[in-house]
Amino acid sequence: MTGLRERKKQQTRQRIAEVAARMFAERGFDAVTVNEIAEAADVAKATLFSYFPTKEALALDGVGGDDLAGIVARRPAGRTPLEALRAHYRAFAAEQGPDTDLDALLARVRVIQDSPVLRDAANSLLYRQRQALAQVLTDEYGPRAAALTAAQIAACLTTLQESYFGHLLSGAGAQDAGRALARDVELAFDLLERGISHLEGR
Amino acid sequence: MTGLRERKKQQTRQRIAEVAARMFAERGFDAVTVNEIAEAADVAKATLFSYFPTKEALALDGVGGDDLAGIVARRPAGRTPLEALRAHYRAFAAEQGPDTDLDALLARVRVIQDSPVLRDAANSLLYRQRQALAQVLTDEYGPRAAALTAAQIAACLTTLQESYFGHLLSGAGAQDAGRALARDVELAFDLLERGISHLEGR
DNA sequence: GCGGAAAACCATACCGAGTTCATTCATGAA
DNA sequence: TTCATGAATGAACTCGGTATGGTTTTCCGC
Repeated sequence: MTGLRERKKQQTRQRIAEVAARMFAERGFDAVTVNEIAEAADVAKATLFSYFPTKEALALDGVGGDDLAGIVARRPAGRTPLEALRAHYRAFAAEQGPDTDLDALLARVRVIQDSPVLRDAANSLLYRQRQALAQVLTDEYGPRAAALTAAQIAACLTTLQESYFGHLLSGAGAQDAGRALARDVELAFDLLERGISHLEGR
Repeated sequence: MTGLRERKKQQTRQRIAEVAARMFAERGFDAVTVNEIAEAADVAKATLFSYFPTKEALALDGVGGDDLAGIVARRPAGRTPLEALRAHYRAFAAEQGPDTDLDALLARVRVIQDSPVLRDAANSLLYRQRQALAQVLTDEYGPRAAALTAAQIAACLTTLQESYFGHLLSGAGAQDAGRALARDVELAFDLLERGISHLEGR
């Protein structure tokens, strides 16, 4: 089924994405024009846009984010949604050792954070996740509380991510950042579970 | 001090904003080009852009949002940040009667919600508020918890706003929407204060 | 009032992102 | 080998936004 045609398409797509990623990392998102990318990847501009709907999509290619709604929906019986999420992120924080291509990931994160357009776009992705999560939580808590808790959870996770990447970008080692993340995960879920009064000792 | 020059500037600016608002309300943000606006307002495109940095700014002119950080910073002594915010929004919900030009406001909200670009831009405004709030809360809770709680609070308030305008846009009367908002405000702040476990009855 | 500086404004050309479309060309199936 | 398909092209186009250089209007010191 995977003929030459398919493979070539894959290759072209990947070549464009790689060239773009490199150029963005070197010069920043805004300083690179799609014309240049197309030229460097040796395709026509129209071809580039047949693979990626926008310049943003090119920079965000493969940026997925976690499937919050899925984690909650597929949780083991007897667990609250929050317990399932806490377990997931606890595990994630624990497995942060000498990682895969951390450099490439960081370069990409830096590119995104440095460009308002991309920051907003990434935000927009999160928005859809939040809605999906709210949908799942509706069974549990009703629509009003579900919308509110989904928003709270999404906000906390974004904050965790920001803080984690912030550590890494400011030169902290992967282990240090991992440890800080582990602490923050617990704090975040304690807050979500018990509320802000938890902080005020009463 | 308010010479002719100033007045004319004001006039021009306002004329542009009004023309734009009308056109956006009639045809939607994306379906109106800045050239059309400039033409209709009888100014050159360059003039338009000397008053408003971007097309977005034109649509969001005057959209401020609340000053969360200020509310917390200026709270009466002996109150927790959350109590201050709850009081503020409780008051806001209560004062929703037969309002000013609700129609104009709603038209604008509709325009914003209908356009992804504007939605993201509005989101971006909130982002800065969240940071300011986190700054203020740092004194109280330390930086890590402050970032998390600020994110939670901002998320809840956004959700309240969405839900409120959602009611209004789907034809609910101002009083009904106000009552629903009042209920949701209490729910939101209960959640923030006592956490999600509050919902699970334990 | 008068003359010149400053500021508002204008027309126009330009740039980059993104779209459209007629055309070319490689592929894979008959 | 032929032929339909669809990937790729290139060029022209729209629209948001910027830059430039020139023209009018307002201001202010004389």
